[in-house]
Amino acid sequence: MEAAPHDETIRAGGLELRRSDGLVLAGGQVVQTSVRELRLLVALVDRWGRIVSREELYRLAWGGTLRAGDRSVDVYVHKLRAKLEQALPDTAFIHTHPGFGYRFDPLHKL
Amino acid sequence: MEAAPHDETIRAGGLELRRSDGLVLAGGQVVQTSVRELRLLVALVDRWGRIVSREELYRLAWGGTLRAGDRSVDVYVHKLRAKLEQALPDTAFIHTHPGFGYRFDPLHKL
DNA sequence: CCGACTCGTGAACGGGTCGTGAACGGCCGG
DNA sequence: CCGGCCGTTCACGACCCGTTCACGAGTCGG
Repeated sequence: MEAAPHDETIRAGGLELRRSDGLVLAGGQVVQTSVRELRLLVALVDRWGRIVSREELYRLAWGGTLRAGDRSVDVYVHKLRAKLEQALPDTAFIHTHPGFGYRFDPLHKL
Repeated sequence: MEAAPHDETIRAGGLELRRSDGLVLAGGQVVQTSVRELRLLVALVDRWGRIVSREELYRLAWGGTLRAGDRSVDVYVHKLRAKLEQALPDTAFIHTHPGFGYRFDPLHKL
């Protein structure tokens, strides 16, 4: 259940991510994502199952270094969670590891 | 629910598109389209379900490269939407993906 | 119990993108 | 010459996006 980092299309846990056309599908339906949201999602998915620090996520999805007190990553993780879990309410995609960062791994709730 | 890219006649979502004679039918009635409108529609339909950037749409339907500030694609998407959704008011054909482009996919509203 | 820290979450704001109607000129048939 | 269609461009308003702030819940150590 591991995805190769640079597959054109990633498919797992009811999620489908097409790199070339920037399209995200969850449970068969299209998930509208903004540019930032998609870049963050790609950064997380490419490190599937691993904990990724905010600093690294910011560097990958924004470019540049994360300034102290910047909550952008948190806000966008929240946006992604809202959209993904609206399409697939029974699946938790992004998990928080306090003090370390976030980890992408679709898990069935309950 | 997917259309092969180069079928002579494409039929889905109440839409019928005959390539050879450039005839467009929606909900049984003929949709009058200009040359540009048809080329844009074909470009979108050929990439059914995928997000297509303005640059690519311009290249396919106009030829040449899209100049900065050129809104032609937007205007013609608007014209197509108007004509298609006049014939089939309950179906949304062309969807906007802000920052990415447009996507053709007939979906029933609500 | 208290205080510091982390994280979730909603809201406001400014800038940019997109939708939309209209004007303009070119082309062609009548 | 005239009228209609077509393609382009402009202007204005609405909406979306990215950023930042504010507040509260939860956690942990002392």
